[in-house]
Amino acid sequence: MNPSAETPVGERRRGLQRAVVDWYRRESRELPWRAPERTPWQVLVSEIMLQQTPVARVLPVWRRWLERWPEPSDLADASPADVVRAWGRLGYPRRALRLHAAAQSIRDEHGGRVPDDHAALLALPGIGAYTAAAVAVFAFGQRHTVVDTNIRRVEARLVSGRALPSRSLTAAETRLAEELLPDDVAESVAWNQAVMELGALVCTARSPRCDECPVQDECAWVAAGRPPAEKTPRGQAWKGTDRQVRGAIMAVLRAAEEPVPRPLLLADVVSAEQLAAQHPSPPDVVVEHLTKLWHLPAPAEQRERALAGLLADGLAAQDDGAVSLPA
DNA sequence: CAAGCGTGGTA
DNA sequence: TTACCAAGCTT
Repeated sequence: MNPSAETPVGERRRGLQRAVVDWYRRESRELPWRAPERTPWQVLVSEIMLQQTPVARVLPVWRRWLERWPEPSDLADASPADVVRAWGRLGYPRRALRLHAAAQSIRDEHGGRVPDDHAALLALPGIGAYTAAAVAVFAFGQRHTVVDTNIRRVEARLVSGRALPSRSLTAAETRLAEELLPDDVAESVAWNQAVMELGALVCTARSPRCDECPVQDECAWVAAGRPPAEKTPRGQAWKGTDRQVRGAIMAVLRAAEEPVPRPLLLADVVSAEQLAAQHPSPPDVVVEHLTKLWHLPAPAEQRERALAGLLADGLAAQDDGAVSLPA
């Protein structure tokens, strides 16, 4: 390769790569799933837990999870109820069920080892484009284009000069990420990790710390005077939604050692007292969560719908009029 | 492609 | 306090 043949674009690209990777070596967090002795299973578990969930909340659950189920086959042999309870309050508990199903697939179809093939990873339940690439890159050191929310935001600002990426992943974004990815395998791994960390620590969504950014002089968004986002992203609804009711029901089921009579789950604050008198009094922990559920301003129809959804998703099971976590 | 899916910290 | 946001996936 003749250096004089290097294009200006290629030179800039390599300058960005060096600056961001050097920054990563100085400033990155020491996270257990990045330790040299990490296993692919540990990486996979971390990636599932980190979907839409902050690092600080994942750390303690991740440690206990892998202490209890150190290999995929260990998790595969567990019951869904134990899995959902161990998931605790990480949120999106369907992720726990999918991780459980993925572990069973790994045990039954991959000899108990996390597959290192991108397509095989993608075929596992709960693993999409991002997670398949992340495991292939961070666990197996392969060269793939990783596109997560951090990388999208960094590249939107750095190259496109926009404050925030579009609502959904576009083909142009994927193409840009592919173009920026170093050709060398080891460098591509470092780049993926470094850009993601830059987005998490410096190039954050709300209050970016551009004064600490290693490529602020190269940033198109900074050069443009940091213009605000065109369309303010729509926040996720919560109050009054089925999700809120589902969450409250799941809290009851996680706390309950015994199946909970369906009428108790579906009761509201008005009818709860007389209904409770007809049933054996549950433990205080359960009552605490039941009380929160009863006090939700949710009509009976919505409570029914929320429970039906949980049953359909396999997050709850019903037997003889009583509801519990799936055995 | 947009909607739906949990939870808790932070501005 | 309300609203946004956090290493997405599935339908």
